[in-house]
Amino acid sequence: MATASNTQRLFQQFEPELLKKVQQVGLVRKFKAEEYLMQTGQQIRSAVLVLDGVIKVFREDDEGNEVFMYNLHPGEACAISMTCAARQLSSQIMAKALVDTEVLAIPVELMDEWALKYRSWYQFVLETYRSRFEELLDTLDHIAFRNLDERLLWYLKQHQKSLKSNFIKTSFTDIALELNSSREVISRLMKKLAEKGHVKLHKNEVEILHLKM
Amino acid sequence: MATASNTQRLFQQFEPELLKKVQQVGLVRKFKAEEYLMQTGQQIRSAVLVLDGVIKVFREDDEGNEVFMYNLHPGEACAISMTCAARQLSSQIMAKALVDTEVLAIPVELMDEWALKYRSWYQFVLETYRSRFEELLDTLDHIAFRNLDERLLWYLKQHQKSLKSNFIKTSFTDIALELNSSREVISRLMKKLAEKGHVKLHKNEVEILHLKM
DNA sequence: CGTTGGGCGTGATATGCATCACATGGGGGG
DNA sequence: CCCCCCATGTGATGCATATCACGCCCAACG
Repeated sequence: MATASNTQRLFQQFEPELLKKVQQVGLVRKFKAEEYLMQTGQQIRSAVLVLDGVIKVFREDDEGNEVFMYNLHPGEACAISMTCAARQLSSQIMAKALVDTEVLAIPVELMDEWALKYRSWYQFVLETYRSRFEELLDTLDHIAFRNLDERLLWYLKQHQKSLKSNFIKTSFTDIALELNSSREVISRLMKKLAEKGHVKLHKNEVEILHLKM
Repeated sequence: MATASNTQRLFQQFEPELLKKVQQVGLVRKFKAEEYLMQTGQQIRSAVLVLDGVIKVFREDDEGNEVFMYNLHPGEACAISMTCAARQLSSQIMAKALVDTEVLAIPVELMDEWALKYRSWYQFVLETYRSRFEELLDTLDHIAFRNLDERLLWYLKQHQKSLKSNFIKTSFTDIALELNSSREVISRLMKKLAEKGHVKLHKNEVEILHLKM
């Protein structure tokens, strides 16, 4: 992948001078699918901009239960990395590449400098927070108010959108883990969805036919 | 209340020049207990800094169910107001004064200007986001992982801390609404807490004796 | 080629909580 | 002073989901 032109395309809103600097100082890091970018307790040293792929950001408790927070896509940035980096704090979250992924790491020192210098950077940081916050609220809504069948539909829609594909290669066990449920329950709900014609079940894979809102 | 000296005490980290400006342009607004500062769908025109009192920030769905997000205290700011103001968007949340409350409203135009000019303002905005984000994650954890009895304890602890008082004057009906439960269930759980000696129940009031973590 | 393990389907049962139905008791207004 | 409203207590019942127990299928691998 031609990272330079890619960066330019993804971050058009940056002033030319800022864009140039981003390309100069940003460290490109690649991650394989399933690889962890960040784990609970780990120190964060740089802000992360996504160039390619999808990153799942989630939270895990002591017993290994997880809560999905949101996915990050090209052109987006990790809000957590920004604040934690800025204050040298450790993160309380996990981040994992869903597919092969490429990110740009911006050293923390520059973040502050840029914020004071480039309006577009400051706007970008704010916008990053705003969107992550909204996404987190959306997640909260679903967990608080929706039943598992609706949350499963939501899960499928998220993945369809993030992966830009109607085929989701995940075991029911993993889906259950992500929704804080159990395999058996997901199995039964999936069967219902299949009966209603929303999905088609394959071995180790769910095909999304049409998910009405 | 002497607002000027109060502002100074609460926002010591601001550069003197910034502090002066904040005092000059900030509009002091007072709210009575139970009054709403912000409602879903309402347009936000200014960033809100809390001077005195406690503000409950929460989300409400179509059917009137609510999810508690976090409380705001003196010296803190509403992250939502900052981003929404900056982008002229409407909020998706509700904010309500728990007690008589005083806030400082900063016109949106100045936010951007200050961010480029004062390092301490930028830091403050970032820190505001970081803390709200963490609090929201904590809430998410509780809703996702904890049973109602633990969430009730958490609710009591939050109020104890926010109100700096061991007496919570709220009906079980209201507590139930906030925890997305029902009066009857709260009633039974409270009885258990009382039996264990954690609380003492009075008419229209809960006295917190000791809440062990 | 048999064994093993992982992913899945399905019934039975348990549990946490919501909901319904109704009782009690106190406080304020007519 | 009586009545009624409101906060609360409590049993019965129902629903969504978790958990347990078991069996099936298929693929990998010795």
